[in-house]
Amino acid sequence: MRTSQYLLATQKEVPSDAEVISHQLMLRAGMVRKVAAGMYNWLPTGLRVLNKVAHIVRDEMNKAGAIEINMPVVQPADLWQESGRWEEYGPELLRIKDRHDRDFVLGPTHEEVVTALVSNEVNSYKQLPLNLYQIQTKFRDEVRPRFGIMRGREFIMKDAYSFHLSNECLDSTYQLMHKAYCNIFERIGLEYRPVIADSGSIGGAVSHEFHVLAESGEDDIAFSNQSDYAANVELAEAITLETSPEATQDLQSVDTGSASTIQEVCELLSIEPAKTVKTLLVKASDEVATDLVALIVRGDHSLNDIKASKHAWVASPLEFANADEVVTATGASIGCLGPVQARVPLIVDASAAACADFVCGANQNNTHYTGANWQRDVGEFEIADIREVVAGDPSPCGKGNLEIRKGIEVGHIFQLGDKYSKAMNCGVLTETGKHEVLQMGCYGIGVTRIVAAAIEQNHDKFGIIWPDAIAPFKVVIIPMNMHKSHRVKEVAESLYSALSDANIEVLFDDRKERPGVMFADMELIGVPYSIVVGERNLDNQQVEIKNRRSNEKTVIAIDEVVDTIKSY
RNA sequence: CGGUGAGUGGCGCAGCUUGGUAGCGCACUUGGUUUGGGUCCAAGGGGUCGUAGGUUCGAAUCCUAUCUCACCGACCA
Repeated sequence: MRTSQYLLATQKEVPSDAEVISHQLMLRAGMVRKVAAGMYNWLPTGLRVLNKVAHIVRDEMNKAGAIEINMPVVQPADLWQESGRWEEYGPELLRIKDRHDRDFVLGPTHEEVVTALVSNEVNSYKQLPLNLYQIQTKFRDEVRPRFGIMRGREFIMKDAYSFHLSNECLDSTYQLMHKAYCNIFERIGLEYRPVIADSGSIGGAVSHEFHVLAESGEDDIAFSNQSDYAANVELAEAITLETSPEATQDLQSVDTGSASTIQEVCELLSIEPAKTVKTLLVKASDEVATDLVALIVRGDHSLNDIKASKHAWVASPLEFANADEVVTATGASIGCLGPVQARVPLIVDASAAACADFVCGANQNNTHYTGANWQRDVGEFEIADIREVVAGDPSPCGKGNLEIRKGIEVGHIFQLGDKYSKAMNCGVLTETGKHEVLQMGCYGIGVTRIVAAAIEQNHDKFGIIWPDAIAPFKVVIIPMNMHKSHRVKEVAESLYSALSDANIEVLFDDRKERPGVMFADMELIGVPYSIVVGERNLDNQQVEIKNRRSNEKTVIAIDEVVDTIKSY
């Protein structure tokens, strides 16, 4: 490709609304342009990268035995009504009507369509297992699209769906997909982690997310410094080793005035937050007689609402009580709540339960207790793991301690079980002639998001540094003042044809630009290797090859260029 | 959905307080100059100021409504 015949579209200035580095660089490098909130044009350079990623994904999926299909972006509402997600999915599901006033949705995912398809086409156990996938546009009407390509409303996803007669069979395909995903991210050249995850609204039991590690990530991942254990902090189990020491203080009530936050109370009493517990009132489930239940965590810990909402006593989704409800239920207002003589059921986090002589609210305004102790001062309570893990916690795997890092979720795999197949009656005849509902797995990869994540992980102050596997071009020829030197032009042209003939993706910067402009542009778009053709080296029949990542420069003979580039 | 801020040539911004029909940088075009790290000079093309309404002799500027966009938040007592 010649730059003179290409749409390079690089720019010096960044639109002011681009916050994250990948968004800024994708705009400056001429990869994408915004059309509307969360929707983008993909320009030639961006599309080249996107296609590279898609190609690797497709290749590994095929290798793992998945079969490619294509399903429509627009889907009829009745499929969604059948699965129950027409009501369940909420406003992220964009609903539209056709000219006959019939309801449709823009597909955010394709469980319904694929399940209906398999239900019609697959009738015998002999056709199983089956793993179907597509690489296709999805639309999710995000509350707040942000970070450019990272969280768009329209994006490209590889989604695969597998169908099985048994859970064992599902599990073996699941493991196969797990491995395929590892292969994909390794081939692309990203630092990633598979982590144990929550299955969220998609449903199902077993689930892993694949995260690209980057500072700008939206998720926190906890992983052991001594083993492979990694989990989304939403899920990471908190291990409490401490046991409750004996009480040494008497229960005493103190006037804490207007101090209501943990921080204020700690300052007033000159104690550490770890010596306090905080009490949060949330809506109760039907399992308990009261309207509210109390969740108690140590003062320096945070509540993990996903863990909490899974507790049988807690209404799901988690909903905090408002100020009035708190006063009605306890007689005290928010800020002075505590477990002592509480009027609602108590769920106490294990590490809070391991405290002795702690400080807590007294369920009376402007008053806290010091020297509180569970066995002596508090009635019945239940112990559970409801807090967020923190760095330094023992790893649940038993080896090492947890570290916490930011990740960008680029893949997610689930064992769905029969959630969709049951709702949509998708089954086959077994060997004994009995109709049986299928077990399903589903496996997603954010193809567009991978592009952004790769940039977050690979850039410097000059621009993008693509991993070779997904670079838009492998090498760029940068001629020095070609219009003034016949020799430079001749060599550049012949290298261009030689590299093209060797099937190497080469960009030839044949613009009549000054060297500085070319260097800056090519570094910005992140081409891994540059060949600088200049008078300087031509007397020796040589050119300079520069490595974008290491910035290393080597001067080599012109007739070695093709082989050298090939070897990279 | 709540809060904050912003909409002026392709991009980045100024002008708005103190109304008098628009300016700068980048990019673009032409000529010259320069040439191994975003040269310099000159001449040009392009916007009616998000939209609608109002006040006024006169509105980018004041008022009202509306749309769009961005950032923060939507959980810690």
